[in-house]
Amino acid sequence: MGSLGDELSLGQRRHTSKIMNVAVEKGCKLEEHVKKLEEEKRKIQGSELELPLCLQILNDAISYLKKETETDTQPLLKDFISLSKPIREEHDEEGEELFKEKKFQLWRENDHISNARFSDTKIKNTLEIERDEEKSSNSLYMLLSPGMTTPKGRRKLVASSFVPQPPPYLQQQALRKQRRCWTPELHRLFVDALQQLGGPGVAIPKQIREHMQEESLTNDEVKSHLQKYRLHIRKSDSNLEKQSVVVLGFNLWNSS
DNA sequence: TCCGTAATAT
DNA sequence: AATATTACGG
Repeated sequence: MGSLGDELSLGQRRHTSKIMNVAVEKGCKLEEHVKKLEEEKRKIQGSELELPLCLQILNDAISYLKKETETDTQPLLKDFISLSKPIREEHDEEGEELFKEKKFQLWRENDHISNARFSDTKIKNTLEIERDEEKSSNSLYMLLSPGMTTPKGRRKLVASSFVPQPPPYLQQQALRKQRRCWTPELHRLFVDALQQLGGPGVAIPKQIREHMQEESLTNDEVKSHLQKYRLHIRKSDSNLEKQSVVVLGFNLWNSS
């Protein structure tokens, strides 16, 4: 596959992700987004040949955000987002449009209300479906500009109307799960569960979660916490070992 | 599907 | 640097 992705250098990717971070930094107003992006654009201005994709992404993002700024988006959005429409499970053409609308709405919400949790399970499902879709194709396709086909060649990524649509990589950012905060209390429950279940080496995420009785907690979160916890244990173990080796060496030397 | 681990992101 | 999330393979 001689796709664009294959030719994208590591450096370029780094720069791209930096741009994306700048673009979606939380709590910023649209105007500030634009400013930041334009500043970023200035930085790479001299290296257009090496960073053509970056430039393209920047231009896309800037023009999108500018559109957002200059349009009074309220009435447009009201038409664009229809909460009353049912969400379909099938991935037919119309269904996909609905998913896009949902996601767009989330993206906006996230922009305005930072750290808002997605409580609506329908929305959650929608996100998961979307995520699965993305997972199944080359993740780079999200960086491609409108009009380019996906690796699967399934559909073209063209905004269906003049209504501003967030660039795909901004959508992706909004999708990221909110960070789980492990409060001391939560951690205590976790440790208790571990002990009941036979220690950190034996206990299994699902059982731990069930034992903790914390609905809201997911298997993945427990799994992740467990991984970290096991690492801590290994580290302190190896430290103890080192210490005892030192002591042993000292005793040996002392006795001779 | 679930788990463990590695790679990434914050 | 620590800690959380995501990707990936078994």
